[in-house]
Amino acid sequence: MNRVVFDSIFKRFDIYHTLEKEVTALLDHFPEDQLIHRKAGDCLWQEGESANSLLVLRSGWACSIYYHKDGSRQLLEIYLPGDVLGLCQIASGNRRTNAVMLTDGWVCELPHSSLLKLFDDSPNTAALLFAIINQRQAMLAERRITMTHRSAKQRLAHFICECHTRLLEIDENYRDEFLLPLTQQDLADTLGMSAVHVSRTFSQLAAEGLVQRHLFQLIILDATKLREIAAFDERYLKILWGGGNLSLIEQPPSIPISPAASGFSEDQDGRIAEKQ
Amino acid sequence: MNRVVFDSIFKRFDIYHTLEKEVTALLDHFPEDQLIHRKAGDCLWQEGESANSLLVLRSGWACSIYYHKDGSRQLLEIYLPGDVLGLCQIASGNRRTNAVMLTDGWVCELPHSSLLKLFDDSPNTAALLFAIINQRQAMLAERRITMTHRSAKQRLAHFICECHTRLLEIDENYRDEFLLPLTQQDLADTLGMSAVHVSRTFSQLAAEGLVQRHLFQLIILDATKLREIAAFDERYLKILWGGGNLSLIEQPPSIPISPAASGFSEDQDGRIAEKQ
DNA sequence: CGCGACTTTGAGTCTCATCAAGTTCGGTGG
DNA sequence: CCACCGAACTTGATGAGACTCAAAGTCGCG
Repeated sequence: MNRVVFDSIFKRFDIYHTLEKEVTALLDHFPEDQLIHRKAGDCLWQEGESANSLLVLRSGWACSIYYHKDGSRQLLEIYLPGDVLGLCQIASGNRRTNAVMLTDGWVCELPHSSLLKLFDDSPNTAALLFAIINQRQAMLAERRITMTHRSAKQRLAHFICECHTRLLEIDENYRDEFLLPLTQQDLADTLGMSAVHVSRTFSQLAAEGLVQRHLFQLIILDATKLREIAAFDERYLKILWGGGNLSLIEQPPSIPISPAASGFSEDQDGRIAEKQ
Repeated sequence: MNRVVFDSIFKRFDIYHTLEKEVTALLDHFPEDQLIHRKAGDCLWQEGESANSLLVLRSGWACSIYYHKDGSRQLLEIYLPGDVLGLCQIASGNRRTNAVMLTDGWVCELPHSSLLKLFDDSPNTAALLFAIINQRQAMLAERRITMTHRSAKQRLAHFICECHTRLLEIDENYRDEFLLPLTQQDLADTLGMSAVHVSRTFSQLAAEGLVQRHLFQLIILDATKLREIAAFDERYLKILWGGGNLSLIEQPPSIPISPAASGFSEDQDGRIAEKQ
């Protein structure tokens, strides 16, 4: 049952309950889908390939990478469990980047053709996808702002705050310690700095008692101060919905549904299998 | 008749012919819309405002701006005639940036509620909007790549190439000379460098016989070489369509209209950024 | 136990920001 | 018509942040 797919997509929305009925009603139209296991380093898609499905990352980390002609590379996006990958290629049908697993994990596919059914039957779903894309774009914009306007220390701090916040959104059990499955070279390629300087910057943050990193394990010692120096404002991470007039659906009677009522079972298992 | 609105949106698509019939059929559903004159410096929207319409820029330049707490600012996007502004706030209903006219110009509004009609009657239109957003995001990603990986000279060169290419797309009469209505401070805020360094960089480009700038008038002297040093690959500017299976419309009988009608051609060593 | 991947540390260098002073140019008011 | 003003731009000097190169240290794993 691909119930599970939708759960992982919609879980993170306040509006979950709003669309639930519609989504539920549509579920039976979809083909059975299966979870696929991927190992760290596995390729999810390659630049130039044609894109005919979305991927939902059920567990593990992944990223999209752009390779420069000179051999250097840039990590464009980091994907965490629950993220929907490939939204932007819905229309173009073409991958512009490579996507790679950073850890072991599970993904499942959602063919565009299935999506189409959703679109057709429920314009709201299209709107929902706009919302997700919107948030993605906000992240991209935020990173751009961060990268051009701020020092290396701020950039790294900001990135850590972002990961931390996103993880908490998925599972509030990630308190102030989590696995950050990126090498310093990966971080460098994400943040547009040299690996050497990432190392130095980590030392600096550690010296100030803000974070600590050992073997991909990251400990945040002083979240408040970290956010402060990063000028981190988590609002850009929120998926926004509703101010607009786009909703066909009558605004929900705002029934307070408990998190669990969504049928999502606190999925622990998948938690990042490391390697690397 | 807001025929004019759709023309300005769809003009730039190879797929124009594909959707034309549908769009035309729908036009009558829309309320009469009017062009609004805006002066340089006029505000189109402000951060925090609620968003309930799209704007189509009929003529003139505009930009979106993000203001930092410290008073500095960043120009996030530059809008040229024919661009659709505010797509990403369709779902969120909230403006995250400010938008300002850079020159005098005309805009017209398209309320989200009208859009909804389109969505409803024609899922293809939603897909089309995805395509536009996709391209926007590609631009954002490309700028990010450019800004973190390249020197000031390359960044400026790249930006000039981008503007030039976009202008040509609108009107091929822009040959190698056009008005670039941005002060050096604006350029600095766009490219993440200091105004002083923009000046120096222009001098450098001029010294190498690549471009010339005087009173906002920009002359490209050696487009080939400029693109070369900028590592500019215009493909990321193309609005892509079709590879996917999202199209409800029967694929057009493959009338050989333009190279890209099929969606994509041989995307090799691609540059291009992406967006998830 | 040793190899390889990752990280740390040091030294030298370069790009670009900042500060500051001077220049050009269009517009405005006398 | 001229003088002045301010915005935009140019040019020079100085310094900080970050890159590169290079070498040594750590750790997991076979």
